[in-house]
Amino acid sequence: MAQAAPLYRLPCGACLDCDVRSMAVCAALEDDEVDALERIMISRSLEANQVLAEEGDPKTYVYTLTSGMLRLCSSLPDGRRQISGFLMPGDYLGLADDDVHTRTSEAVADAKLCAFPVRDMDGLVKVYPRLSERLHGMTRAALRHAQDNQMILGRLTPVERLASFLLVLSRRAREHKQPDNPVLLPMPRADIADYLGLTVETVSRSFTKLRNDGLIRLPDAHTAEIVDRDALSDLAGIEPH
Amino acid sequence: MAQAAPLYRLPCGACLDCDVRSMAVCAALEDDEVDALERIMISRSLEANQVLAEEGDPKTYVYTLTSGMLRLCSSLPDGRRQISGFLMPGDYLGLADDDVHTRTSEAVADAKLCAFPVRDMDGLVKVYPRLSERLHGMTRAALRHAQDNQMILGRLTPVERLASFLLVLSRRAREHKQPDNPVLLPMPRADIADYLGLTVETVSRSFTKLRNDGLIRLPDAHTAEIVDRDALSDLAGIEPH
DNA sequence: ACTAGTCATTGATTGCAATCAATGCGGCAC
DNA sequence: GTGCCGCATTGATTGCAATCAATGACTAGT
Repeated sequence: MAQAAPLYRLPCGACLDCDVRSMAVCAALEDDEVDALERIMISRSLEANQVLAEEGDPKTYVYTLTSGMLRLCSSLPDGRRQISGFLMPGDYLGLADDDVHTRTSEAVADAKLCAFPVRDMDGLVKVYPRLSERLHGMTRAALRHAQDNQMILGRLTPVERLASFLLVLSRRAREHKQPDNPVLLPMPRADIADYLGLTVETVSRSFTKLRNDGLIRLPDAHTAEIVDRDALSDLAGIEPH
Repeated sequence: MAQAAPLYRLPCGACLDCDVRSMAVCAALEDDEVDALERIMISRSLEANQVLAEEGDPKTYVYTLTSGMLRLCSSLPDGRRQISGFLMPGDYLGLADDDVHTRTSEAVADAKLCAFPVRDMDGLVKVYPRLSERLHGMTRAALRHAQDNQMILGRLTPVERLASFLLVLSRRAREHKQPDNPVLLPMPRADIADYLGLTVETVSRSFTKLRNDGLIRLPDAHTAEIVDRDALSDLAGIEPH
């Protein structure tokens, strides 16, 4: 994996008309306050498959993803891998971690992020309680999400897992003000497999099953058009939060 | 399931020599501050299998468990159940929830808890920032725990899941200042199964496997003595946080 | 003491997803 | 254009955990 790209600064005032401002931590601050965030912010970009932080690395930065997609994953000594989540623009990296990163973070596709030195961020959090509240709220949401995944991994069949995955992606796209249909799948099948606790082959067969049953269409491998959302929801069994 | 037991108040000053004070939220407050917590606190007790809160109930109270054990679970329409976690004395109930409980909470064994009205708690949190920080820290820990479970559920074999389960219980007992060996298993096999995404039969067979391989002893169904902790750790593959 | 009921274990069988293997489908270098 | 490589799909087979079924240990009720 390539090393991190060199850091550079964005011109001042950029946060004010940022695409993800309303979804990200920054939403906790008023127009005249984001300036404080922007002052400690450093822009970064990643190429596809570039590693941002390794499991066990000290947490010196926290990040807001502004474009592209990241995966959070960890691996067993024998190579088995589990992806604990995908980050979409507006999402925050570092919610679960105290002083070290507990998961490896890699770019699924070319990505841009805002990096905040944790020391500076800790300082800001004390000045702006709303920032702290927002981070806490985002952590709670991430916890609910992770608990939902426990049900998905522990009790759902492969097709059910895929159905719930597609619905969650669709819903999150909507929350992130993107079209919720068709669902974009920037990640390869292997990532979906490692997220859903399956093999690539089973993921592929599950896609085919959903397509043959008329619940989705697959114009190409990275696009899933939801045809019958209700049937898909029935399959998934649980309402995504 | 029986209804909640009647509420009653503990005499003043009880928090000061509480068994779980050092593990619970309360640890964030000094001796002269816990008083504020105690003033809004209501003691409750639950019998085994009694329901504390149902999935979807409004979150009017948050709780600290002081004795016994709770399970947090959710169920699919067809009855499949997933337990997202077990609460031990000192643990906090309500970390993941905003205004409604997202999981059902039930007593595994007779339990005692401190109940705090959320409105009052929200007020205290504003007065004592350390309380808020502690809650946020506990939420982050819960998130790491839930993400570890994703790996367990998605990628580990049944014996590996059980090994990691026993190690986590052992470690948490130690953290809660209880002996870390033998491991006490107050919950029935069905709960372990629904936590690990297995069937009771497979859980039972996995116990037998670990016993026959000499990694544990089973004096009785609710006690597992760890004989070879290293081998167990190797099996589990991941270090519990 | 006897019965009924719950829970854990063990055995026999089945079924589904993992594994193994082959093919297809672009994209890219040259 | 050709060949190569990564990725997705499909097919054949295997193996493991779920399912089905029976038994045993223990508790509570009468």
